Amino acid sequence: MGTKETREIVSRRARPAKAPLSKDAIVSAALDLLTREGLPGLSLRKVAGALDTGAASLYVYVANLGELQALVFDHAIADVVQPDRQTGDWRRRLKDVLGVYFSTLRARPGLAQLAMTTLPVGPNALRLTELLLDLLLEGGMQESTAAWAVDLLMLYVTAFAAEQGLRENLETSLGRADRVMRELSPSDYPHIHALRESLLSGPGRFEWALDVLLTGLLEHAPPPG
Amino acid sequence: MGTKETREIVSRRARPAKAPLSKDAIVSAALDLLTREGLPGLSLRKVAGALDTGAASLYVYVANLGELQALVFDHAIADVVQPDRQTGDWRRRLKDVLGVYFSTLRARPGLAQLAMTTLPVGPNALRLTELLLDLLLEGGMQESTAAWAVDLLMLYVTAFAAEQGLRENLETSLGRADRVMRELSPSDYPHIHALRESLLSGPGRFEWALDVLLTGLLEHAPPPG
DNA sequence: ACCTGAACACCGTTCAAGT
DNA sequence: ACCTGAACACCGTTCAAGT
Repeated sequence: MGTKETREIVSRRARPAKAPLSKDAIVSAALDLLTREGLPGLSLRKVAGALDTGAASLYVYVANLGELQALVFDHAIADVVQPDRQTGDWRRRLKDVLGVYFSTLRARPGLAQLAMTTLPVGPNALRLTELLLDLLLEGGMQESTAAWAVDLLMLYVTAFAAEQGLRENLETSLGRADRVMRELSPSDYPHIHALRESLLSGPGRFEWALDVLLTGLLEHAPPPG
Repeated sequence: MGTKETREIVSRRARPAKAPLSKDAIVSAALDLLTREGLPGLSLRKVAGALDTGAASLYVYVANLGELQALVFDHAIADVVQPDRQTGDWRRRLKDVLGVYFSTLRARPGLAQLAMTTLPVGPNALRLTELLLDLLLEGGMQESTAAWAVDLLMLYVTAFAAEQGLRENLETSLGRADRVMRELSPSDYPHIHALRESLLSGPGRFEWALDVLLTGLLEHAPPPG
């Protein structure tokens, strides 16, 4: 206590010089946490912690957790729409874009889940919607059909990504779906028992489903009204 | 205070005589809470409270919150499969069953959300899968196609129900999606602006999507392998 | 205007202690 | 075997107080 060392000034910067708080810094830190820890990482307290402050401080820039989630989601899908690459016909390009969207949702744990709890009305989600509409209209689809088609396509991609993420999670901790189906009584559930291989098989499913959807959309008459 | 009433024995049963704890009682209480309060109501502490006990007591019957959620979900969809009603051709019956499934998911707030965070491998979910497989095979679909088709159909119904529920929630508190789309810059998002009516319109969408899916499934060749 | 610590009202889960 | 209260480690959100 009485030594000279006591008077030494201790730098307050243990780390890179604390960046000033801002909406961008908050969203970046949050996306970082989501990437590393999944949905449980996306909490106001943890984001605040990563920014060396308290949770209360975030409320200056963000109304609540829901708004932060929406911002993080839209930020995470920023790279899906790339205006350059235009190879192949509209159908090929449509499937490519949806494929990139799918990969993006799967690239970070919990992101697909986030997509299912957030209305996709951020600028990047809207750019994606706009691009998809453009491709469908280029394909000759009627306007009212195209509108519903975009919703159907995006809903499928999102839900499929979320389901895959869920399966991954639960099957890491246990051996759920496979095990359940293998142990099923063949007399109670004959079809499931007979088709369990197909029901569980993964690869090719996404492409196949997109083809089913596109075939149905092109073949089927537009809705009345 | 000094009167005879003080000595009166007060019944400990303010309510119907506390039912003994059991898995069934827990799931019933939980479903009740979900019905009245939505997902926020489905907590171990609230379920325990409804049963006049502490949260720790539930762990004798249920491994964790996730298992309770799975049990509640399967219990909630118990009435979807009714073996009696068999009117119309397979396609009509298929659409009816999926319609009942959809209504069931929408009947309780948060139930569709629950469906998206729970692998549907309970007995009632399996019965539904089995019935759908049966109808598709009756329709002449190839076995491997039928397996993937059931997943696609159920995934769509679940995701659509979840999206509707979400929209309902967020639009009660704010005026989100409509407002956002009306205020959009027509030059940045010309298609969305032009089609905003169709993008938002609700009724008929579910039937239309099912027809699109079925058309695509019947028209499209089964996957390789 | 921005930041903060403390408080409030919640969570799921574990555990030692009771019956 | 079943139940319990208390504790632990978390949440989102609010608010009075500081700068």
